[in-house]
Amino acid sequence: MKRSDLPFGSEFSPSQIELARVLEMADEHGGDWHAFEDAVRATYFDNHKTTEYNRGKLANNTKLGMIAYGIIDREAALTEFGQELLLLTNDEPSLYERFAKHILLNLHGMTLVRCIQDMVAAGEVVTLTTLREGLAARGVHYPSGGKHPSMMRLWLAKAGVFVGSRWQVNPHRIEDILGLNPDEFEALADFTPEQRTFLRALANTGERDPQPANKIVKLATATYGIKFPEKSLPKMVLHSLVEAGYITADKTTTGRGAKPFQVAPTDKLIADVVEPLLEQLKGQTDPKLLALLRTPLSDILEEIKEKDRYKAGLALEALAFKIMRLLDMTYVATRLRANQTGGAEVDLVFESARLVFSRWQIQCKNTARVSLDDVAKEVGLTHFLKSNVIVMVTTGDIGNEARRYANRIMADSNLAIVMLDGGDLHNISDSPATVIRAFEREARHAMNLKKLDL
DNA sequence: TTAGTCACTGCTAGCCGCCA
DNA sequence: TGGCGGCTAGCAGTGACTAA
Repeated sequence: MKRSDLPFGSEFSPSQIELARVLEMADEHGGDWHAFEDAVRATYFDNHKTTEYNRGKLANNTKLGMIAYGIIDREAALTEFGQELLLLTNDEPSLYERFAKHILLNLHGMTLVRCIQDMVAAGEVVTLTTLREGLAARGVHYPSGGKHPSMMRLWLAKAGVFVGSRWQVNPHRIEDILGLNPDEFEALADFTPEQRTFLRALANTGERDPQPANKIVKLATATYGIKFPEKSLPKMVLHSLVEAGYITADKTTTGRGAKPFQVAPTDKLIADVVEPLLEQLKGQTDPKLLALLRTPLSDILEEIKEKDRYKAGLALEALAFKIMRLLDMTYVATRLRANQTGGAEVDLVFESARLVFSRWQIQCKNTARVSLDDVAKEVGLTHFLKSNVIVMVTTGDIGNEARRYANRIMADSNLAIVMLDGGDLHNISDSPATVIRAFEREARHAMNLKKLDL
């Protein structure tokens, strides 16, 4: 029998015991697990109308739950993490928040949350039974009929990660708890907003080779809405970043030449910014996909041509990630994976809360042509997913019928549909910052279609 | 061999949403 | 508003494993 990957939580539920109280009991009786179990039994289970044996068993299960959640050891002594929680017993919100962070990062909590979000995005009903299948597909096992996810959800709900109906996730609360806002990277804290966004835009390109500084500026301006000094970029932005060891910047002309500096990320930028960005995806995606995200876009485009459908499908998913990361969008869920479509297409959902909230559906297709049906299917999903933007990406061409249909939808509704074909992908691969040009072209096209008759 | 421990499995009361 | 059915989670049963 395979052991559960999710922690055992029977009788370790917030509706049965109080976390602060059991922490104090462990502090008092730690090292003598019999005394600890007696204390738990006397406090929570002695009034149960059952046998003495079962009362003891309930207390025993509470202890096992605390061990599984990494709070105490086999002797019921507080672990290092348990000690940390003990210091927070007078501040319940902080106590639950710290516990939730531990569950999310160390006990497959993020996998559970992402699995639920993916299932909701795919229109599946979330129950303990369907969840078991969903988690199994992500390599996380728990026994059939098991309530492990329920206990985990109850603790996460104490920190606000789950709200309202049972399986409703609050993604913004997760950001708060995990500190996922890249603005808060310690490494970037001392820089000006211009310097910070320049570094992030450069990091988002994923390129190690030198790129023209003006293209990174354009990407940063479009992505973050920050204005850069026109005449003094080196003085106001680049020199400080070079001094801090985050970029190299080479002048390409002598004298008073007007060509832009060639900038490239250093190992320090990769370690302090790029890797933490990828770390955020750990536990949410296939580890092989994470490895692909560390490679240049050109390699991913090559991988898509692989005969192995699994590899090609994974590369297709990586392509969607790469493009949306260029625009610093936040990954929400994968609605349709490549392994469900024989590597032919993937369907992901991203969000952004910059200035106004927007939700983007991105479909990547590894087929010769995007058809009207492909676009129609995505348009149909926007109502269900409450998204504002559809991004259709193909390694082939966009069909004329598909174009005409998208134009009609954009003219008649508030939806924006962005189409990127194989040629665009080639250009983006050569110079990642040119992604902005492709999106600007599509935005102007949409603006023309949506002209008001005033 | 046996008692103790661990962790999965089964049963069921009660909650909640849906529908007539 | 009440009946019904599905789902959750508390409680208990049980078998596997381990150490004495």
